[in-house]
Amino acid sequence: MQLYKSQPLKIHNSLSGSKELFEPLNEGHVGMYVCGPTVYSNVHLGNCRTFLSFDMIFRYLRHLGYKVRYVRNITDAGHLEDDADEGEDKIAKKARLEQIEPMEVVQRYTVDFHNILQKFNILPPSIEPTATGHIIEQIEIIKEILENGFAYEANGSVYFDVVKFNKSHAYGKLSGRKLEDMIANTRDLTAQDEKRNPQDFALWKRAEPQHIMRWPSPWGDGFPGWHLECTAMSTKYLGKTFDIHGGGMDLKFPHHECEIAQAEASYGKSPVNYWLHANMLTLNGKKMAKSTGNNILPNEIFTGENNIFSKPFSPAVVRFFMMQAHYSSILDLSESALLASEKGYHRLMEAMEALEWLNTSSSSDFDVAAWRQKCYDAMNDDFNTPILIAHLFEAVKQINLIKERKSDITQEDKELLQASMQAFVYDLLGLEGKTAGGAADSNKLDGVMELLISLRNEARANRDFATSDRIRDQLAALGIQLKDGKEGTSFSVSG
RNA sequence: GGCAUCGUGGCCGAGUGGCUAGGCACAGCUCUGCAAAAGCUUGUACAGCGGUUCGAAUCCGCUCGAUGCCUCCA
Repeated sequence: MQLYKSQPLKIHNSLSGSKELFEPLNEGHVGMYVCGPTVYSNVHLGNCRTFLSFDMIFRYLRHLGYKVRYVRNITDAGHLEDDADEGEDKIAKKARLEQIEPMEVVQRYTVDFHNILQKFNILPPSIEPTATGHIIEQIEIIKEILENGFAYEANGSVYFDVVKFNKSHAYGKLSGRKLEDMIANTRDLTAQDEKRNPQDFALWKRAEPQHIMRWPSPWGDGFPGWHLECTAMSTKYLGKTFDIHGGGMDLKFPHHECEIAQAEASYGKSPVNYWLHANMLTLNGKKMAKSTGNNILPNEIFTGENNIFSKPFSPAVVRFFMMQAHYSSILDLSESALLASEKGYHRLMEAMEALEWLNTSSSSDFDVAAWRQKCYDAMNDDFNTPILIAHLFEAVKQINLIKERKSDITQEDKELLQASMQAFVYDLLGLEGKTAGGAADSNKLDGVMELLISLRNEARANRDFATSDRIRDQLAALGIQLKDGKEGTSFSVSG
């Protein structure tokens, strides 16, 4: 039996504002679309949090036994610097500044994006479509919206008529906005542009003669509006209505609102059953922004080459740190918070290793089955990874007690505990074990360490503490820590 | 200015009407040649004010503060 049949999952739907039982359109299958990055610069850490959150969600859905089609796009055209008429495409701008082809910009930062995500152990999506690869699909949607009367052409550009749409549909239902309020609060009154209303957004933009990124269309050469690609690609690969749409909180308005409007205006159906929004990451209590210097790139954390933290942190530690907060809460990144997570992460990983060597008894002091269900309950409650991790540490405590022979576990329970811990820690949270080095090297290290540990223990038996402490201290200086326990001495390598 | 979210013990961070979150730090103890590691024990916190209630961190109102969006942003 599939796990999802016995583990009812509730998720917070941004559209309704409440937790709902998750029921996919087609039993056993889930279609999920997540807005990917615009590849005009290095992916920054806040982006990573969103993709990390949805990676965890993807992993859990798969774990529950769903066949998941996970689509995450790459925006490589159409994303404008601002909404004004002279707004420049972000990628075209970067290309102009660096005097390279736009596709060189796209390639460079797509590679960077994949690179970083791989370091975080983020699984690749099922399909990763690009905006430029779906120009035809986007043009087709514009035609439909025009035919349905919810868009108008002006000087070779096509705009979505928000005001007209709002007369028969609810524009703003996702973000809780009212069009009247938005019109009343329009700041920029100077807009003497092609748009009938400031709230209208571009479906197709005319390309100026100097614009390099251009495609032919029924309205002349141009390029698609940013919001349109997601509608085109989600429809193509997941259908007109699909299960889950995710993205960062900042995309809720206007981007996701526009997606709903486009879908409803072209084929008359609300496109998404469950909207999920991952919350922002702040740095030292403030929004991350390049302009203020309150910003850090993932690689700068991994290498330690930055002015914000005193030491490097591994991708796994950063991932663990993020999993300790709920995806829908704002999370603040700081040195002390990372240090705390790093210690906790190591404790968890050492328990994972200790678990393999645990002695078993004829009885158990730990109700593994009940514990396991509590872990599932946490995940089933809108992917509550902080609670899951709290439960994992309960298991850590038990493992250490059993290791110390202060508690017992049966072989059967041990196997269940091992399987569960591996599923939660590695498969769901996506944390990696410590087998980073090559197997051959690690075998050699084990041999050397065995020798040093036995030499030290001989010295200790002879009360030659000068020698034994020399071994211990010099190993410590190399980053290898010795741990004396009831079962003898073990070691761990910090990295 | 508008909309939204939030304000939890030294720090991070769950919890949403009555019962222990968890991690890190700190302290005591056990273990140890001494340490480290590991274990055990200890912390009654919920921005402020008022209200509803037998009972509120949890519901309502106000005040203060923070963050996000409203213009490109995950």
